[in-house]
Amino acid sequence: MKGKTKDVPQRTLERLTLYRRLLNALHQEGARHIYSHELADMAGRMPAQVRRDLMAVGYAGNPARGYEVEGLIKSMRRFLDKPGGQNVALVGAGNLGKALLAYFKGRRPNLRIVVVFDIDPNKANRLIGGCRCYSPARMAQVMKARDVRVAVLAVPAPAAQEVADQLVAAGVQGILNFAPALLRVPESVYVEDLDMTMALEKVAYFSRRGPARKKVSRGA
Amino acid sequence: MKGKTKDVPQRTLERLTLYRRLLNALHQEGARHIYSHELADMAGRMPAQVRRDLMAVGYAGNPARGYEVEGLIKSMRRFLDKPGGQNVALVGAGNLGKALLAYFKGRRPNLRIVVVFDIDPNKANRLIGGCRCYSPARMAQVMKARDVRVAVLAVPAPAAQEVADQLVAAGVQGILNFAPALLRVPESVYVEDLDMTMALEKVAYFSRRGPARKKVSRGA
DNA sequence: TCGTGTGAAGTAGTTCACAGCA
DNA sequence: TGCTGTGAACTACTTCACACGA
Repeated sequence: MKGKTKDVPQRTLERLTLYRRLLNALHQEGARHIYSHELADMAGRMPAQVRRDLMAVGYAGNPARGYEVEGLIKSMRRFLDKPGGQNVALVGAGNLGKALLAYFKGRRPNLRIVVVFDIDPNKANRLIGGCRCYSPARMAQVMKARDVRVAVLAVPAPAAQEVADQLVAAGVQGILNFAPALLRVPESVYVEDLDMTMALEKVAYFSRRGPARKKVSRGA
Repeated sequence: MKGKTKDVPQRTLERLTLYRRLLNALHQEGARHIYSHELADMAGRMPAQVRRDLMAVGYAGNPARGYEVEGLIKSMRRFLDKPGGQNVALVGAGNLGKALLAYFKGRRPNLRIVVVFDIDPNKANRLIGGCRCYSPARMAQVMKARDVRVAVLAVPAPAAQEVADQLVAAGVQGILNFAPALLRVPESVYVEDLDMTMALEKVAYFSRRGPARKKVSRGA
C-alpha cells in the first residue's frame, strides 16, 4: 500500500476540497487566474499554506499570473476524484438519514448516494429520496451489484457496530460515521467520525471560555 | 480574557466530551473505578493521552484503583458544562435543520435547542419539533429574552453570512456552522465548521488511496 | 507491583523567509 | 518587482518513560 504519492496529510486534503469549491465558484464568475494570497483570504488560511497544499496536487503556478484557475481545477479533479465517480450507500433512513440524502443530492456529482438500507421492513423496496431502499440482509448482494465502496452511516449508536460489520463484509472501504460510537473495523477500512453532539459541546465550551480560536483571522 | 485555566487544546476538549460519554455509560452499568488504559481502549486512544487529557479537568486518579467514575464525571461536568445549561438556537428549518432538531433533542440536557428561526413566513409562529419558530427579523429580541448565546446554522451557503451577521448582532458567542461557507465574524465569536460534503470527500479519497489513517488501532 | 502524573522526547503540521523566475 | 516553490524554523500535539505512591 506504499504508493508513489507521498501521504497527503488529512488536513491538507480537507483544505484541497475547500479550495476546489472556491475555485469552481471563481471559474463560474469568469476568473482566469488567482494568486495564493487571494485563495488564502477566501479560505481563511495563510498563503504559504495554500501553496504548500497545492504542491500535493502537482500543479505549478507561475510568478507572474499566479495559478491558472481552469488548469488547477482540472488537476485537482485528477487528484481528488476517482474517474467515473464513486457510488455511495446510505445506511439508516431515519430523520437524519433522509436529510443527508437530500443534502448530498446533486452536491458532488462524482459522489452519488445510489442505495439506502434500513431495518424497517416497511421501507424495504420503496423509493426514498429517489433511492431504492433495501433490507440490510441484502447488503452484500446490492453493494457488489452497484459497486459501492463508500457508506454513510446514520443509524442509532447501539446499532452502529453491527452495521459497520455488515458494511465491511459487503466490501466497503470507507465509512462516514454519524453515530456517536467508536467503530472497530479492519485496518484497511477508513472511518471518518462526524460527531455532531461533540461539535455542539465544543461550541458551547469555547463560546464561554475565551477564544481557543483557530489563528485564522476571520476579519472584522 | 487571559483566564486562569490554561488554554485547553481543541482536540483535548473533543476527547473529554467523548470520555464523559463513555464514563456515563460505564456508570450506568455500575462501574465504580476505571484505569486510563481501559478508558483509552474504549476511546481508541493511548493511555498516556487519556491521562494527560484528564489533567485538564483537574481530577486526580489513584494508582491502586485508577479513577473513581462518579467523581470523575462530576469533575468533568464542572469543567465542561455551564451551570444551569446553555440555550441554543437553530437557524434554518429545512430538511437538515429539522433532522438536527430531532437529533439533538434530549441528547445533552444541558444544551437544549429552545428556538428556531426560518425565513419561510409559513413557518413563523408555528411549532417545529416542539420549538417555536420565528422570523429572523425577531432574532435579537427572542435571543435576548431566552438568553441564547449559541446557535446552530443550517441554512444554504449563500445565506450563511447574512444569517451569521444577524446572529452576531443578536449577541451570539458561538456558532456551529453546517453551511459550506467561511463565516466572517468578530474575533470573540467562536465558529465551528461542520462540513459534511468535505467529510464525505475525505472518506471517498482515503478509502481509495491507502490508509492515511489515524494511528489508532481500531482492532480487527 | 502496577498505574498515575508529568518532564522530556518525538512527530505532525504550520509558517517563515528567501532563492529563483517571469 | 512580486509571486511561486520549498528548506528550515517553529508550533502544537502526542507518546515515551520514569519517579512516585497506594
